[in-house]
Amino acid sequence: MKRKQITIEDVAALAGVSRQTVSRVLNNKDIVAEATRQRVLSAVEELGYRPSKVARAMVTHRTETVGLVVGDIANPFFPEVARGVVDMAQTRGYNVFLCNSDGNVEQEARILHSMAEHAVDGIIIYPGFGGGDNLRAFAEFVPLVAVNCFFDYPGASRVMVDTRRGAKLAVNYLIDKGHTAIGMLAGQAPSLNLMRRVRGYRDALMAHGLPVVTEWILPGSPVVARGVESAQQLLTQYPQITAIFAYNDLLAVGAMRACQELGRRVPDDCAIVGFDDIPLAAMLAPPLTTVGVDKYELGQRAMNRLLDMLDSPGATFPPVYLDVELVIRESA
Amino acid sequence: MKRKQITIEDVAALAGVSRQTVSRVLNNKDIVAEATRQRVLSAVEELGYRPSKVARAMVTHRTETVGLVVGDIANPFFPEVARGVVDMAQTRGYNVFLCNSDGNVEQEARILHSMAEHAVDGIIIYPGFGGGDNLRAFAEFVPLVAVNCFFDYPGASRVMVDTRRGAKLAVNYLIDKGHTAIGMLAGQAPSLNLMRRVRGYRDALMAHGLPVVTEWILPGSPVVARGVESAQQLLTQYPQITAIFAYNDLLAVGAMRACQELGRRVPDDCAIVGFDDIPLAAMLAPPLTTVGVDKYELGQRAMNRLLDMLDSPGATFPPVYLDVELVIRESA
DNA sequence: CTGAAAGCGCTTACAG
DNA sequence: CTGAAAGCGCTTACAG
Repeated sequence: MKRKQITIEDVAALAGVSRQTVSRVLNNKDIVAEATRQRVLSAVEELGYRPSKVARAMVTHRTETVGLVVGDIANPFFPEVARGVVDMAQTRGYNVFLCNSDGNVEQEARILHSMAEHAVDGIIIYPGFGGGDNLRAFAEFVPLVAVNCFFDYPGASRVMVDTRRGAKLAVNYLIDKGHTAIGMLAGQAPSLNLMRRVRGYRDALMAHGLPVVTEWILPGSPVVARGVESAQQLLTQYPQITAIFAYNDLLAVGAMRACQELGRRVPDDCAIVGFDDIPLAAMLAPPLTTVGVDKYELGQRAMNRLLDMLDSPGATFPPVYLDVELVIRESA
Repeated sequence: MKRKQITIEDVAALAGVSRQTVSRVLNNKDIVAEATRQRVLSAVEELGYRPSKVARAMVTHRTETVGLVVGDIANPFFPEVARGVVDMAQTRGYNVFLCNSDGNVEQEARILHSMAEHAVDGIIIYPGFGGGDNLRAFAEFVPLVAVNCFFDYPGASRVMVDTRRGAKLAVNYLIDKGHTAIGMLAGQAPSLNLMRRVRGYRDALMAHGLPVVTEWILPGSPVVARGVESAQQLLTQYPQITAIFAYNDLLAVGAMRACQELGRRVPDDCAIVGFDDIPLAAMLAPPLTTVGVDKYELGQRAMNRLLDMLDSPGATFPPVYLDVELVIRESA
């Protein structure tokens, strides 16, 4: 099935030169006489020769390969990020391995080991909560960019989304609309992502002299079903609540459904604001007001930073900060 | 930055054996004396040794790497497929490169060449329309699984979704509900996917003695905006139409929005059926009736087939057929 | 400007 | 049961 691989040796033979001359013209390394250059090039052409990246990697220790570790590519937040990473990687000839950690630290460690075995040149990772040991261990010997990671590790670089500000934006907006009893579906605990959004929520409340009612903050895994559940609980136990801020759009979808089941109209009886602006958000009825993050750009910036690290080994880079914006639609 | 790699030689030295003995115990190749086995193992442990897959690949010609070429990972159809592929790959220690062809044959060719340079062991591809030359050329020397590819190429294997039957199911359902004027948003032309769904649509119509009105079949790229446009056109030009069958859920979303703008209630004034059952479908208002494909399973089956091909080089395998089902919700 | 030598980190026969 | 030799397909110094 697999036909014989054609090697640099074949090209050299056909062009009547040594193999390092072929290597030279292919890598534009040293100066080569134009005539032999042409001979080599046409031999390459004639044979359809493609140098083996694995053989090259043996000696250069560069595989032109990077790893992307997301929580779950099926989570609608990640595909656009992945697309940004892959597109940017492609502009420089890199290929990217896709891995899902499910936010699980052990699986994350397995994945990182696997990436190391494959000798990736670098890794972009959405670290799971508690994955500090993983990052520390790997940042030491492979360039790493961590997205939304609060801590700094030597050798690693960070891309940060200002989620705290995003949360504050969202809750400020609700308060401006006249809401004073605002519940929150807070997402999976424990996690830094949760903490930062809760902080933004409290920031906004406190800035307006509103009390922070701990019972109105419900943690829970960030999936639709859980959003339905939590919102129902919130709205029945505390009927005074007129607005809900959700950790992400999936929970917001759940909240919308809960309102529907409870006969509460959105936004009139209960306003809802989500987070992430996943593609689905604009298609809901009513369309979801949410905090937007440019996920494609996030992916691009992360890969770009990784490329910078590869170009300047040993250098340290300041974190990349990505802004957020409130996308006002109809749910609040 | 990069600390010195530890090699099989280091392990051999520490264990006091030759490097091929280390290789033997790591690969369970030949029989090794239990005592030396233990010595090697603890040396491996102590050093934290991980064999380099690229060095191994040099000699075995196996990288334990596969390529996945989708149209666009940001298209909500693909993430679950990718997850299925990656999960299945992981069970056998394979890593997967993610690539997006955008359905463009030239980009597809570039990607395939890049995969070949990286010496992937196999490729799973959603071929673009007209990509026959690509498949033919590559199937010859790298195991290939083509999803929803109508043609057969020597060396390639296929995974098929019965979209024609899916379309027929959908339209039959609409007819059973009493609709006789059913429009179709047909998707991007030219493409096999379009043709097969149109065939299913016609199958159903003709089976019920209903005329096929060519003007009611509107092609167009399968995105929401285009769905809005086409549905508006269809419903204003042919007011007798009471139901729309869409090529995919994104077009169906567009149709729903068009109905809303036109003041047509769904499903009462216009019934809508989509295709794919992307996660979003269940979250719409009203929830979308659609033809369901198990995307995760599709990914798993494709990767499984590729694994089979890798295990039995030279063997040929019959196509894998995936069933579809009508998921009845509220839009029709 | 170009080639001979050495080596990247492994595994595969081949001896013993 | 274990080691010495050769080689996978390239690139990197080093000569000339």
